[in-house]
Amino acid sequence: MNSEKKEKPKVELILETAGEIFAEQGFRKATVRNICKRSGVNLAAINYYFGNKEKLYQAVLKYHRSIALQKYPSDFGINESDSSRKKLSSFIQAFILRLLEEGKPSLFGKLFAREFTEPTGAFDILIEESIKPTFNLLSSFIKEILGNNYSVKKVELCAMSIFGQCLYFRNAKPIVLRILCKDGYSNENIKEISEHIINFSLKGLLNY
Amino acid sequence: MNSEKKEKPKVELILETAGEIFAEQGFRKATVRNICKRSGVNLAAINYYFGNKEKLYQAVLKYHRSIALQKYPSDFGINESDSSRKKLSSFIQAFILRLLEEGKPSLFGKLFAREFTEPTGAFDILIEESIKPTFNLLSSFIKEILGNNYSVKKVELCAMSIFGQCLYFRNAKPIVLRILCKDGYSNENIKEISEHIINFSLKGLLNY
DNA sequence: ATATAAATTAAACAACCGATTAAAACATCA
DNA sequence: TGATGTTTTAATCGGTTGTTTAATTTATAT
Repeated sequence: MNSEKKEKPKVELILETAGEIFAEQGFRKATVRNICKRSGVNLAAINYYFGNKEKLYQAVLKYHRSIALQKYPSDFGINESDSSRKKLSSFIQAFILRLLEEGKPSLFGKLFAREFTEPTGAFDILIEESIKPTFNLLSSFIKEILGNNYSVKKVELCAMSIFGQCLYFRNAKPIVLRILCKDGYSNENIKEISEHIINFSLKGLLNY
Repeated sequence: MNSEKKEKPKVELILETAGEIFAEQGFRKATVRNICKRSGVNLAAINYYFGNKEKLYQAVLKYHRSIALQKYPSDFGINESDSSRKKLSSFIQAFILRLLEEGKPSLFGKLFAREFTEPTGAFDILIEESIKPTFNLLSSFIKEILGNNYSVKKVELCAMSIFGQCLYFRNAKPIVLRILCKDGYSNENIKEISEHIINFSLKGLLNY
């Protein structure tokens, strides 16, 4: 008889542990020895299952991306029949939640963010498959709100203004928390932040 | 007779080369061998002059911070007699220029940005000495614009909205450039970006 | 010029890394 | 059970890293 929990496949175990460590420390600082140790597998397991460290990293990215997509659908769960302003609000709210909420699905976002300062070969794929679609989705809402008063460049810049605001609260998290005198983002904090960005941005999109 | 240029002190030479390499590759990826090679000094020079790699990094941070402060004064060259809206515009314009302009003074900003994903012991000092003062400066302008309609929290959030927009164009530079189909930020691009952020944010600060 | 200190050099050290190997343990199925 | 393929293990291999050393060269001051 075995008193342990139902044992997970080692491949999956490594993918999850490696995801945590890569997110914490980045590709370079993370060592296969550390990953294997925390996973409770032998040092040679990574090379046996994945070939080498680089291929493990790519597998980790793909694995955690699929997990994130399960919780966070790529259409952001937005109701197509809503008004343009409502759609933008829903987008920002969902996007902020993705960025600031803790838990396993947020691991992909952290791995993602690391690609900016420490880009690997996976960077281009991430841009094409994750960023551009999201950017185009947001742009479509902005275009509707601006009406016939839009230019391509204006839409692009406004989309970046919104992305920039949202991403700041994750990328500059240590600073934000220190200024707000908090230890972490509470659900109420997240709500306040998304409401602020929605309010600020809807006014920013005004033409007068 | 010596046909070489006037020789720089080796300490200074190392500080400049190391600054470039740390900014390019980060603390961990940068090797003392590479730094010494590019500086044209012996491998042991870093430990001789600075003690070890970590102390060199801290010296690099201090050195390039002082260079940046020479070109970019901490009051952002803002005229105290200007209107609140004008002061905010000047601030954003100068801040964007700091972030996007190429050249030696921008090295400090790059080193700075790396501290977020790869924080060292210098992180806390940077927050207190560089970030907080700038944050308070921006907050003072925002407070003036919001008038008696402000709360501390609202000012904080608005300041973050503005910082977020500005920083996005540097932190997400690879993405922005790909979307704009550019190779780098031209002076005109920088002007367009700062004008957009000013316009977007002034409207965002409206109360109605 | 000579003694003393500072600077520079080449070589090596110890620790760590990713990757490999060959053997042992395990599972599967005839 | 016995044969076959898969998984796991401990040990080790090159290679790179930051750091140190001891000897040599250069500069400084008496």
